Amino acid sequence: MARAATTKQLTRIQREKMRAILAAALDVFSKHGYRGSTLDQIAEAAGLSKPNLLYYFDSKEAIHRTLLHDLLDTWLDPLRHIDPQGDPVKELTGYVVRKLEMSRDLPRESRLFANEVLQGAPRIGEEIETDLKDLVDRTAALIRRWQAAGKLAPLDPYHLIFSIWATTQHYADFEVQVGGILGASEDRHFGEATAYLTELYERALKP
Amino acid sequence: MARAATTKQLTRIQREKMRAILAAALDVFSKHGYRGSTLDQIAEAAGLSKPNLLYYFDSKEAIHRTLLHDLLDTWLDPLRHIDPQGDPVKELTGYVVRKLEMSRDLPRESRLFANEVLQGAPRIGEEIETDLKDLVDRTAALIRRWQAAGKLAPLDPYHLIFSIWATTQHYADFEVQVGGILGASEDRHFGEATAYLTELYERALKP
DNA sequence: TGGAAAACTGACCGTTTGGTCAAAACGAAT
DNA sequence: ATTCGTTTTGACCAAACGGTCAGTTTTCCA
Repeated sequence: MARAATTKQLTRIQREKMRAILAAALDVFSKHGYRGSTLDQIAEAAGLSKPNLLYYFDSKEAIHRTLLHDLLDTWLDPLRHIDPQGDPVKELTGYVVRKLEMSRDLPRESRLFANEVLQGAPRIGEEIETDLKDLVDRTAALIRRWQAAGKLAPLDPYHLIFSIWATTQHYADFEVQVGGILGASEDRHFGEATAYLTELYERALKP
Repeated sequence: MARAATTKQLTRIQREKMRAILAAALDVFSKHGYRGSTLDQIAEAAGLSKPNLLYYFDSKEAIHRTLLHDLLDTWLDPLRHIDPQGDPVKELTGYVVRKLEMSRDLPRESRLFANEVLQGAPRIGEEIETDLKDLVDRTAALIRRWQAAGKLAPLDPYHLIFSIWATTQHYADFEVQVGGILGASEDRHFGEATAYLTELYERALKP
């Protein structure tokens, strides 16, 4: 049995197939949402039969859970790269740019999270209220210190972080709307968005 | 037959039941997404039997389509209320506040749209590329005029509009995440958000 | 108050879906 | 070549789903 691979060593085939399944599942889940995706779709995208897929994962939900869990780290990484020693405005606009790059390079991941949170985060709510909250609390404290030192405009740190998330992830999550209005090529959007958001936050954050 | 109520006059019962169905459907669809919602759920929430529900709407998709279509007007209304004669910064921050109020008062509507756009807007994509695009184009032109008159910082008008959408709708669409991090009562969030976003855009928009 | 239109219902149907299972095919080491 | 654990599969299942239909009940108004 390959399923309950909690502590066991994985075989080569298991590693390969599980990676293929998760890659396929990311594609399908991000496109259709959890409920809108079927095991048959995922199995076909992964090049496996449905029973074979269920040999590697116990259930549809297990695949989804694994995806979300594995992705959370990657997703929060840019937040950890803010340097307390750096220039506050530069650090924060740098964070904006990095988040924007993630929307460009990992739009499926963004939409997977967006879908989950929209539905009330039934499968990852707990990790949001622990891991994510801790990291945000620490970053907010850092921003407050910067503000106390007069190096940053006195804007609410939490809502500042929210607005950075919102503005950057918007380009992945609402891509069809952005594309429908701007019309032009996707690459162009991200270039413009980087210039706009950098300018926006520079103007607002300068003390 | 009540179904193809294109031009016909509706009876009292038809008006009442259709309204009840759409209200129930908004509740269910916004909570579980299109694919995650079932006719049984909607029927029960509306206090009707499933066949009775299908007496008023041809199909599940017809209900969803009607909801989205009816809502689009309400949703775009704040954009139409920007006054070309008013003070540019005041008009735009006023728009922000009104959009934020909509996130507070109509979160289900916000999530319904977010869900639809996330899935690629399969059922309302066309209206986005016509009605919505026209309105945004006109508003962008107005912003450009304001900027040419030196009354507004020279930020890309389209991305400015996107960022206002993103930051305001975030509080409805990602409510569980915001709540999970801020913890406190929902009312408080909106008060803080209004103060933060007003300040953010005032700082950024002043010429 | 009678009758026609409108509103409503239970029983039913074909399809899709997540998941199971016994058995077969495969692979690597002896 | 045999063995034993791993991997794969076709056939199958029960539940859930969107939707239909024939027939009953309710509503409205002449």
